[in-house]
Amino acid sequence: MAPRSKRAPRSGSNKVRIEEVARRAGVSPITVSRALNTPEKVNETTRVAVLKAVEETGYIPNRLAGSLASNRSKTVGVIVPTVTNSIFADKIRGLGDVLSGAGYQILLGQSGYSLDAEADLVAALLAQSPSGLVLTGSTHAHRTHVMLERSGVPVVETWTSAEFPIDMQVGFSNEAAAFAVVEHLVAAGYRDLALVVAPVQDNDRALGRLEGFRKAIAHFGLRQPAPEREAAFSLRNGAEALVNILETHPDTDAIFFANDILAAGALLECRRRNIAVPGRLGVAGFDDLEIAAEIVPSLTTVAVPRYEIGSRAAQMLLARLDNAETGRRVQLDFTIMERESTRRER
Amino acid sequence: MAPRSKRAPRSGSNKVRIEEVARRAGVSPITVSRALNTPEKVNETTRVAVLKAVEETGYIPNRLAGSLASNRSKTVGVIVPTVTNSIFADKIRGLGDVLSGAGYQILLGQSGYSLDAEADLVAALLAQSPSGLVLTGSTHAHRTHVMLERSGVPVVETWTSAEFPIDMQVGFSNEAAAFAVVEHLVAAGYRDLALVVAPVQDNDRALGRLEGFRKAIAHFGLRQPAPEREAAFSLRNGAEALVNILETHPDTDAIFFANDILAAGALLECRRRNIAVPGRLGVAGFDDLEIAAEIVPSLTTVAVPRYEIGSRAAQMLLARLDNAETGRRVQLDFTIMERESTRRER
DNA sequence: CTGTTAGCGCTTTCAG
DNA sequence: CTGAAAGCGCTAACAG
Repeated sequence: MAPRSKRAPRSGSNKVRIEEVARRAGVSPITVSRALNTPEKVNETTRVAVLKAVEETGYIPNRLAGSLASNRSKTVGVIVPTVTNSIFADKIRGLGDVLSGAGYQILLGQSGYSLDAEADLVAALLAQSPSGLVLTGSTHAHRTHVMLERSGVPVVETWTSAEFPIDMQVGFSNEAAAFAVVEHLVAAGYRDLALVVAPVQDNDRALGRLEGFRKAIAHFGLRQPAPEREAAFSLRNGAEALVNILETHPDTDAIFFANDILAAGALLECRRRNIAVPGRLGVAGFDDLEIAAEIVPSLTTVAVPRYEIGSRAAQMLLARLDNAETGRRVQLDFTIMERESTRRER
Repeated sequence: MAPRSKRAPRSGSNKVRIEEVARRAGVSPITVSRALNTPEKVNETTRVAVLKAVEETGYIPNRLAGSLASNRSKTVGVIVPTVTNSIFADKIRGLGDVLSGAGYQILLGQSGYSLDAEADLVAALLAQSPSGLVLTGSTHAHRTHVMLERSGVPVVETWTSAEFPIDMQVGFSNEAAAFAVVEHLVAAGYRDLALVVAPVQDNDRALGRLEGFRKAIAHFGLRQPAPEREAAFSLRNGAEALVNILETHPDTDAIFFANDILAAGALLECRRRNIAVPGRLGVAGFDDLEIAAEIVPSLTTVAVPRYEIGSRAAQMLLARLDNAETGRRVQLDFTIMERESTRRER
């Protein structure tokens, strides 16, 4: 009796394997592999025959097997706090556009602004042997650093300009941007400022903006301590923060919201309460979302390269995987967008 | 001379393999595997020893290898037109919350509203042997259908209520929702309606809304043909569509925008032009994004279960993978949110 | 340019 | 409850 495989055959797996394509094309499996992955290394006649067989059979290569064998996976892990925030959505679009052009897939993780959740995601993503990892921010749990170090996987941290990135970095200086906003408010004639920023706990982007704000307040000799509020990103929270600040600090003449959604919510509340912007109150935002240009009055804000952060991060990763020379820190520019909400008649 | 492996050793791969953990725990590799994947099948003493060894070594299982061997991958492919549209972002959040709780990762693809791009993504995702696929809409390229059929992978189509889903479906009736909006506008006293909808080409959600609108126009005997415009989702496009409609059809007394962002853009334009809403013009939106409740005047719209579409899709997939009984079509409810933008004094 | 052989790291099956 | 052997589908290395 012929020795039978110990392993039962897969239940009617109708999937085409490389061997079948090879048989059909009259070549060996490895030639099919080469025709698909490194076509320039295969004779044209052979290649055409293989592609024909692929077409006829509807063969879709099993990347799991290919990645395991080659130790290269064509996936990139991306961790964002949440896709619901459009600044991260734009980054993902930038990543996706560049990566899918190069045949890579995105493995997406949402950390919910929790470093612990981020660490779990890093472990889960590393388990898939990604070609690279794109993280948000430069603040991570200790075990995240350990795992990343150990894995040797290329890492890009985004949105920050921390001095010592784990590996690569694409971002801008949140601190400098916030400083510039205050500088603009001062130039527009505002003196009694307030700040509304995302919760800074474990959020270096928010923390950078807070610090830039504080430094500018000190630098320009403005009212101290300036009222500061933390609020998660929503229109409602912006409206509520505005009301709260005006109640506790009625002499406030301008508020810097470290996010356009918060600022827009405040502008809508100003309309409901007939608070004159920019006359009674100046309002500035952050991000330059579309609403900043469209809302009435239009919103002064900081334009940041959301999409580009994603596309550049992807490019750096691809360059690294290609063993090309890459810088480690890409510092992008921001631009103050002066609009009606701080255009005070003096 | 001892036979040497033909394959060169991996360049300093510092990754821990299951074998090392096994040695450390004094068991065989398969026992480590079981302790991790099916702990209930392992003696507690053994399990503790294994977990200790895992901890000490920092072992992260190679899922590529595991998936290849077990033919189960713990990833789910998700294809959306774009993450930039917050309705899809909410769906992804719903998917992510449920899937990551069950140990699954999301492989994300963005089709850019192109069926051809979608088909390419389906091929790329299938190559990763996902446990399931979550698609947007029920309109797909022919080859997409062929590939899905062939693969046997569970599929959930979302956002639609097409009669014959490929496999499973979670959505609502875009047509009925649009009909209900018109019904509301009629009840509020509006008669000369217009529609602004996303480009309907290859977009069954937009097409459904268009059809619901047309049916309602006919049903209620309103002005025909009602002006219809296509506009991609943005505030600016909403403002421009408004202006265009009022120029060509000045007698229009209400506009239904099949998306809140378009509607909000129009409301902002109305403010700039001093067009009284709801007096001179009624405005209705679709989706019930946060801005609908916050904008002035607040926006009448349709609340749709964005997050739930994602979470339910994930649950259906998990149930199927668990061989549990599942329905094939989940039809969720929508709710008309009556707000100021259509509250006409009569 | 093409084929042979071995093996990626894990889990399946079957035996104890 | 635990282990031995085999093999998932593909590609690296080497030989021709």
